[in-house]
Amino acid sequence: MVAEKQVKALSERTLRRLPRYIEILKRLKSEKIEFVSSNMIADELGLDSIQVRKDLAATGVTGKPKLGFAIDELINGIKHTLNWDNQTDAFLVGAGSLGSALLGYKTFSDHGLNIIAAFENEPSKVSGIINNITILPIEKLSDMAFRMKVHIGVITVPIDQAQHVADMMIEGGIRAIWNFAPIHLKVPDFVIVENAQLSHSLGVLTHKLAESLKGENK
Amino acid sequence: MVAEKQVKALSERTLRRLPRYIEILKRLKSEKIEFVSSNMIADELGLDSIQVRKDLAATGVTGKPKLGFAIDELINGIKHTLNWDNQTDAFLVGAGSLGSALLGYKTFSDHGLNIIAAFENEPSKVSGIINNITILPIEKLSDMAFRMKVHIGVITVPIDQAQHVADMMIEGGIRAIWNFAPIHLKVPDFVIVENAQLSHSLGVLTHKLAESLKGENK
DNA sequence: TTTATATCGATAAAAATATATCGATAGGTG
DNA sequence: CACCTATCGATATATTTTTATCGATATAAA
Repeated sequence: MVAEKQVKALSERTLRRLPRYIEILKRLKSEKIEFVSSNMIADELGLDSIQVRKDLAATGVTGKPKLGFAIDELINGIKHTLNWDNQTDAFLVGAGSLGSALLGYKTFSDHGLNIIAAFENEPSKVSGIINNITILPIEKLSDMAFRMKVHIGVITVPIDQAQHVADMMIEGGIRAIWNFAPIHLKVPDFVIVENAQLSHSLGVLTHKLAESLKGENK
Repeated sequence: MVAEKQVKALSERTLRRLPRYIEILKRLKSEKIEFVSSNMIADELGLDSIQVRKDLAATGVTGKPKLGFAIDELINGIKHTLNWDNQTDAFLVGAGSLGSALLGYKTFSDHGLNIIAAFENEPSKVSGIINNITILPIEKLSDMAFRMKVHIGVITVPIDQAQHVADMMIEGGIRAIWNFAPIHLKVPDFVIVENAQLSHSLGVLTHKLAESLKGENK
């Protein structure tokens, strides 16, 4: 076995910043820049350069004194850390407006995700095709996930169906769920759930705005 | 002036958990339950009960020994903390698939957000109507935001237009931006930006899944 | 070739966040 | 009515995350 470079554990905070680094790095790369310092990245994102260096250290990529990090190597290193240099097959359940919007995204393949089929329980939507992805009846979910060894499930159904869909996914061997339904899914320990719920982010926004406006009226 | 109950500072972590509490509380309320303990909430969400109590303390709502928290009071208290008991007018820019999906959401009004108009630079989309919200030409954004005292802007345009849209919003007096474009927006200090970028959450998922599957093959 | 300097990366300190402990109290039980 | 117990909420401890310090080193300039 090839010895992997020793990589430090990644905190969730760090994981969430890594895609932001890619965003900046891609832009710099398009400007033909080859090396970038932690300071430059930090400035672009309003972060601390020490934090950037620590985050990057977690990917195993090293920089050079006086020069910084080689952009190509860094992009590849971050992608590897996120497993974005592989694509994992995924099923999406719930072809409503949000689900359809997600199906339309061409860029998930750059982010390690390959949605190969979608499912619905609403007959009028079944057998539609969005962005080359066929919409199948929900009954086939578990079997197909199992047969095709699909590991990721995306849930974009309404609240009241979400837990049931999660159960079916798990029955089909799905190991990671990207959950857009505003409900806490109960799953076994070996299943990873990542919530992508608008309300969480919206709450931060509305609270901060209220605080900010309140401060002004004093 | 009415003396507000002394409320502790809210960390961003706490803010993100508050909507999850509401989710659970609403369900319990629908089951006619009137009081809930921090332990019960913690169990439902897989959190620690001490943490739940601390988060709730930050809203100013108090519980009763042996009984717990009055659900109605707690829901109201959390909503008040998030400013979800008011609605703030908002503009959305970018009526692509994601933008349209957001325009279709009826529930934002429960979350303090009232999208009153949408904007687009693509002529074929302008003057369409989604969920009773009219799509207007982007040129009108700044003026209208200013005249109508709109404080929140939602950005769902492609990467290359996002900064420009943000600039127009700020020119129109918008004070808080909910940004769905995968780019770090540069804004003055007095403007609040909350990023809602799928890639951040997806990165956590793909990384954890890879770790989890790797562990198995040892 | 020597010196100066930007930058890394390791270790240390500080700050933020989460968890533990424990006395106080409302409400049920004998 | 007196006791027991679940639960709160304040304070204390532990852990995680961020920020600071500083020696090492690759490159550029003198």
